[in-house]
Amino acid sequence: MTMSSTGGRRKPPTIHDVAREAGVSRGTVSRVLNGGHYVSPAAADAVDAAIRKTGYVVNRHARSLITGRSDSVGFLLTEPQERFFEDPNFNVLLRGCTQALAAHDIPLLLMLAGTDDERRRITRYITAGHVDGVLLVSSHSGDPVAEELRAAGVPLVACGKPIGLGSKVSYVAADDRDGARDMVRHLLALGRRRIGVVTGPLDTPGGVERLAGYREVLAEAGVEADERLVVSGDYSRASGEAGAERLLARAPDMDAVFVASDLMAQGVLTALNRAGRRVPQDVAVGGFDDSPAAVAASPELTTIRQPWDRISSEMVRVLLAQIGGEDPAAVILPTELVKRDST
Amino acid sequence: MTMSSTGGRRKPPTIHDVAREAGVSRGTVSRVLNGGHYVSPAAADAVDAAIRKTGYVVNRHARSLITGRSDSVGFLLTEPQERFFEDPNFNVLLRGCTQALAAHDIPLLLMLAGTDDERRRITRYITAGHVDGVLLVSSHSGDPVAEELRAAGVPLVACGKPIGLGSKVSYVAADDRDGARDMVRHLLALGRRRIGVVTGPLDTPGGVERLAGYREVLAEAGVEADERLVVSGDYSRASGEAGAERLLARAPDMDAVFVASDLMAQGVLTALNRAGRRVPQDVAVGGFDDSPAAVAASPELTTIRQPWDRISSEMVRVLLAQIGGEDPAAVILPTELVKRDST
DNA sequence: GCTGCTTCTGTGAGCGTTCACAGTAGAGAA
DNA sequence: TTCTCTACTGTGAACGCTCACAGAAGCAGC
Repeated sequence: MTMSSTGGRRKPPTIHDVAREAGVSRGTVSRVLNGGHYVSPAAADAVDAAIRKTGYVVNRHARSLITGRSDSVGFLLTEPQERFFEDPNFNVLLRGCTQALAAHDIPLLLMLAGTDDERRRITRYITAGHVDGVLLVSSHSGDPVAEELRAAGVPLVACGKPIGLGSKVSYVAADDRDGARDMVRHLLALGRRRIGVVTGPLDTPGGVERLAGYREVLAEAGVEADERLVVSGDYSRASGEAGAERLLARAPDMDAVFVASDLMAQGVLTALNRAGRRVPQDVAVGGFDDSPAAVAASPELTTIRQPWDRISSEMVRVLLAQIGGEDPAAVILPTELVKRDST
Repeated sequence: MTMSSTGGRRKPPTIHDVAREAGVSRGTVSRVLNGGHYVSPAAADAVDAAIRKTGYVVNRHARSLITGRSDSVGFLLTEPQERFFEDPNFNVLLRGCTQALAAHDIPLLLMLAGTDDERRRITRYITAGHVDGVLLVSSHSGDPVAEELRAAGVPLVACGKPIGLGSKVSYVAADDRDGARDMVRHLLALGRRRIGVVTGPLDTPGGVERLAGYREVLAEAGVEADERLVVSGDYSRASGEAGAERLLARAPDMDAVFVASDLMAQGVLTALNRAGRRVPQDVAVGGFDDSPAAVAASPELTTIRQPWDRISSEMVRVLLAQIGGEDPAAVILPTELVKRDST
């Protein structure tokens, strides 16, 4: 009875068993397993059959021991935990990376390092060689982990350009400035002229670039810049709410807001609603990300789509290339305006 | 210049280097590493010092090769991907499990198996022994993975009682029935008598139990049962919205709804709002989960808190015990009524 | 003295794989 | 024939660790 918890697990077949079954040597089986070069068709067939018959699966520990590679990559999140819970973007990215890696049969180790203590532990773990490379997800730039890993020579790809590390670290990012430009142009096209902005944190590339795009387009259109229309947030819903309140107090005639994230835009909607402003009639609201938060909001948000599926697949591609010995690379992907009900 | 991408990774120290440095044998170093029994204080100190000096970290592949254990566990999600994106509960659970495992220095491998194809691959991967055990997260019962893993003898802990597998599989769950009872009692205490319910899928234990709790309390209170007040959903936001519309059509005098998940409750709010019903004045709405969706909703949801932090830590505890050879176990945890603005 | 026991230490073997190398067979060219 | 080249195959030696075992040293009791 109680055996059911432990029973059923007998010794798995080894490469030896397969070799014996196929009537060839270990070496030949190994060659079949690793691409099949320099193997006669007859031998290859025999090995394939033997593998099927024995149910053989390669022991990754033994393989890793000799190759020095772990055939797994880490997905490292250095955000404090509440951001991970709150922001649906992480979910999408995680899912995308998992799938892209699955195509290469590479498992993903999720690593969360919210506190300094955890960060130390994880860094040690990674530099000990337990993963072949790291997908780094963190929006802030002061992050010491990226620099430590880079210095240790660990292949690394960041999501979003890490400020201050120059070209030594690979990254994949959406074209933040261009996306912001599209949104502000869209708001102008609707006839809005008093366009506010709730920026992201200005120590993040996304925060800086999206604000720059906003300013550029207004200047190009000859619309008077008004610093009362600029407030900054930290990508959280609460900061969006607070930002909108400040904007309304400072510029009651505001007829549109460009918000640097969908989550903040949700907060903006809450604040506008409370102030009795109708969206989009009185104030048009444009978000950024096209995260699940965009359709969860009411009204559904007009936003800038970040191509998360491509971002994740590119991150994986660049990381694997780097593990394979290539140099770091930067990839910038285009964004797209998605019109919904808030503008 | 381009060396910077590959350089910096020299051969890590082995147990041999430590032994030489400490002036002892491999065996002694290994003993220190694994608990330090039968080692003289002097030798232990020398080894500790040598480990610090050389920066030695044990090579897990080599260790796993001989012990046959991987010292890692899998977090397996067999939901279709949209549910993973949408439902914040998964996030919370994932985070909790990661942290609980981190305390044991055990990394977590995230495995997503939304399609049949992925399911096959992952099952093969797991049964090949690449993880020591699996934390299984999936709400539906028809799930073949649980049964396959159980049959293969893989230590397994499910989140929520798996229907149809009896006592052979460990699980950790919140007390769904009791939580539902609390919520319905709360609605009754507010003077509501025409209380509707949007259930979860009735092939999930949560769906069944929460509905049962609802029925029990109404019966106990002598409130007339009315099947027009009962509709079922699938835990998605959209199904909550559709459910509320059906309820309003069939029982326009409804003055409260108990919704079996916060996410569905968000949909219910949307539908009520569109129908011009004020919440909570006209219709009180009670959710379930106390997920981030509860505070994201407006008005913020009164709900039943599932103790996610305890659920995840218990799942990890039970799994590790089972890996250590103990028998499967079931853990039921209490819930708690959280009052907010929707009732 | 010898025997037995406990505590500690070193050594050889082996986990399952890949890699480098040596070697075989057959074809084609001189 | 002999030599060279290509296509393929087998074998021993690692990889870094743990485990089982054999021994050494110290101490007690006879």
